[in-house]
Amino acid sequence: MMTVSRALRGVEGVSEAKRISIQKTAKRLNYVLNSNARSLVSTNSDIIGISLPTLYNDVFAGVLDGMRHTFEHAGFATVLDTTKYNQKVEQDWVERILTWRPAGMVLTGTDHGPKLRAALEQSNVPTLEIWDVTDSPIDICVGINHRQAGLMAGNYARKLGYRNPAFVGEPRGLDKRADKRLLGLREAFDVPVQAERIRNENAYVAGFTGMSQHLNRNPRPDIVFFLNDHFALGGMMACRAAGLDCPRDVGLFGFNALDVTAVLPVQLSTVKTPRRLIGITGARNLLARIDGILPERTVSLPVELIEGETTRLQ
Amino acid sequence: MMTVSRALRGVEGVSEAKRISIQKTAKRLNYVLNSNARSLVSTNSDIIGISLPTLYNDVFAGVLDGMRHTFEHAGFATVLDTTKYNQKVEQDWVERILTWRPAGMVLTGTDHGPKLRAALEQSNVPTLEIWDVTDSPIDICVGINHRQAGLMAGNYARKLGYRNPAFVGEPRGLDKRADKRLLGLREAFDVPVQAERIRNENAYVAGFTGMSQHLNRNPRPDIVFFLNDHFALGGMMACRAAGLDCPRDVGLFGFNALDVTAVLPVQLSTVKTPRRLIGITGARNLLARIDGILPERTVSLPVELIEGETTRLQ
DNA sequence: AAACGCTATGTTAACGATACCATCGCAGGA
DNA sequence: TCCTGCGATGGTATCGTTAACATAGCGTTT
Repeated sequence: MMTVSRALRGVEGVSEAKRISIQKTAKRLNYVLNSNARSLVSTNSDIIGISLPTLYNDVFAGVLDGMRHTFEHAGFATVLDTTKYNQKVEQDWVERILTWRPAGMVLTGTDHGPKLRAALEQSNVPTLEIWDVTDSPIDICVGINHRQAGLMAGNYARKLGYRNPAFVGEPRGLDKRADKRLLGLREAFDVPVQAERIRNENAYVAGFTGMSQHLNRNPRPDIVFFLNDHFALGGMMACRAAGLDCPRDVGLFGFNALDVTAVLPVQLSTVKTPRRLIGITGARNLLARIDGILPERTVSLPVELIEGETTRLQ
Repeated sequence: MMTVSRALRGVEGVSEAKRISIQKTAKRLNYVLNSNARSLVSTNSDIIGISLPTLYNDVFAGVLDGMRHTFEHAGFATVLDTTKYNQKVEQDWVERILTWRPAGMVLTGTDHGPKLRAALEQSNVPTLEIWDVTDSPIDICVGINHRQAGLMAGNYARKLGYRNPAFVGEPRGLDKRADKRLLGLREAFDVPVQAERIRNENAYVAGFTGMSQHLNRNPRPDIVFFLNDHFALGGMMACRAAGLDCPRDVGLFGFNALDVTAVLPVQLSTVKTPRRLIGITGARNLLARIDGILPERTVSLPVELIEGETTRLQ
C-alpha cells in the first residue's frame, strides 16, 4: 500500500521499475485516488472557496478568471458561490464550505454578516477579501478604493464645468461598493447629487429607466454618473430615445471600462478598473498566505480615468 | 460519539433535551463537522462539478445561475471549471474532480476529449451534458438543437427575400455549437453563406471587425448573421460607422436575445434561447438521476424567433 | 413479579490514504 | 566473513464520521 501511495504521488523512495509497473496497473484497473481520504488524514483539502455577488456582471467574471487562472496553476480547485448581494446566503455558504477544510477562502467586498468574520478567524483558514479594500480585513485584501474612484470621477467632471450632477444605481445597501463611489462623488461636488435607484435584473434597462427619470426632472442634470458601463449604455440609449444629444445636451459617465465600450459610436467616459489584475494579485497573495508567508494585508490597486467623448462640454 | 453524530445531523433517536445540550456544546467549542470524513465513509460527496467554456458570456452565466439555484436548494455545492473551449483542460479537470467522488457532473456541449467519455462511464457518476443535444449522450443531456436554430433563422430570412447571406463568428472548431448553427443556416439557403471568422477576446470588437470585412466585399451581403447578440451589436456599430443604415442597406441577425438587446434603438432580430430553463431542467434531471430515477436521456427545448426591426426589408 | 417492547445511548469496525517506524536485501569496507 | 549503511519495501495506527449492532433503562402487559 505504501509503495503504491508513494508511486502514484511521485514521492521519493520508489524504484523506477516498480513505479512504472504500479502506474500501469493503476491505469488498467481504472484506479481513481480518493481525495476525501487524503484530506481527512492531512486535515486540509486543495479546495479554495470563492464567493461572488453575481456572474451576470463582466466585472466578477474578470476577477474570477484572473483568480482561477492562478489557483488552477498552483493545483487548487475552486468552489463557487453567488450571493446575489445577500449576506445571509454568503454566511451560510461559508459555514458549509468550512466543513470541507478548504485551503483558502475568497470573499467579495469587506462588508459581511455578523458571524462570518468570527467563523473564519476561528477556522484559521487563510481568507482573501477582494474588489474593495479596508484597513482591517479579516485576513488579507486586494482591491480598489471605491470612494476615491468616485471622487476622481467627480473632481474631473466638476473641473470640466459640470454643475448639476446626478447618479443612477441600485437601491442603497445592495452594492456596497457602488454606495462608496457615490459617496466619493458627493465629496467632489458642493451641490447635491440626485440619485435614481433602480432595481432591475437587466442592467441596461435599469440604466435606461434611471436616465429617463432624470431627464424628466427640472432642471435637467448636466451630467449623469452610472453604476457601471452597462447602466451607462442604457442611459445613452434613453438619451437618444428622448431626442437629446450626448454630450451636447447632457454628459454621461460610466464605470469599469467594460468590453462594450470599445464599439460605441461616442466613446464613453469611464473609470478603468484592473479586474484581472485584482484577481491575479489576490490569488497570488492568498497562495503566499497559504504557504505561510504573510503578504501585505491590504493592497489597493490604481484605477485609470478614461476621458471619453461623453463629457466634452462645448 | 454516535449520539453527537445523530444529534448534529438531525437524525431520529436522540432525546430532545440531549440534542439541545449537544448543539449548545458544539457551538461553544466552535465545533465544525468534517465533510471529508463523511464523504470517505459514504463513498460520495455532495459536490457537483460544472464545466463551462467561459463566464464572459452571459449565456453561460444564465445557464449556471439556473443550475446553481436548483442544486443549492437540494443541498449540493458546485465546483466550477472554465475550459476556454479547450478539450484537454476539460478532461484534466474532470479527472481531478472525480477523485472527490462527486455526486454528479455537468459538462457543456456534446463534443469532448477522447478519454473523457470512458472515464465518466467508468466512474458511474451521473453526468449531464448541457446547452447542446445529441441522441447518444454520455448519460443525460438537456439543451437546444443548434442546427435547427440556424435553419430557422435562415429560413425566416430567405422567406423575407434576403438573397446574399453572410456570417460572423469565431474560428471553426472553437465553438462547436456556433458551427452547427452555421450549418443549419447554410441548409436554408441555396447560395453560399460567406463566413468571416474573427478571434478576439472582446466579442463586440470581433463583431465590429467581421462586419467591416463583409462591408468591404463586392457584392455586399444583404443580411449578416452573428455568433451572438454581442457580435451583432458590434456589427451594428460597424454598419453605422460605415454610414450605412440598418435595415435599409443591410439586415442583421443575432443569437440568444441577451440583455443588451432590450435597449437598442433598432430592435435586433435574434433567436431567444431558454438559458435559465435549460439550467433548471438540466439540474432537475440530474438530481433525479442521482436519486436513481432515470429521466429522459435527451431533452431538446424550443427556441423562439424574435422578428426585430433589423430584418425589415423595405 | 416476570417477560416483553420500546426508546435512548454506547461500542466496534470500516471507509482510503498517509506518517511513522520496521525490516529486508545488497554493496562496500574492515 | 562479518558488519555497516543505504535505498527499497512493508506493517500499523491514525484521521473523523457513520452503519450496524449491543445494551441499558423504563413503562406495560399478563
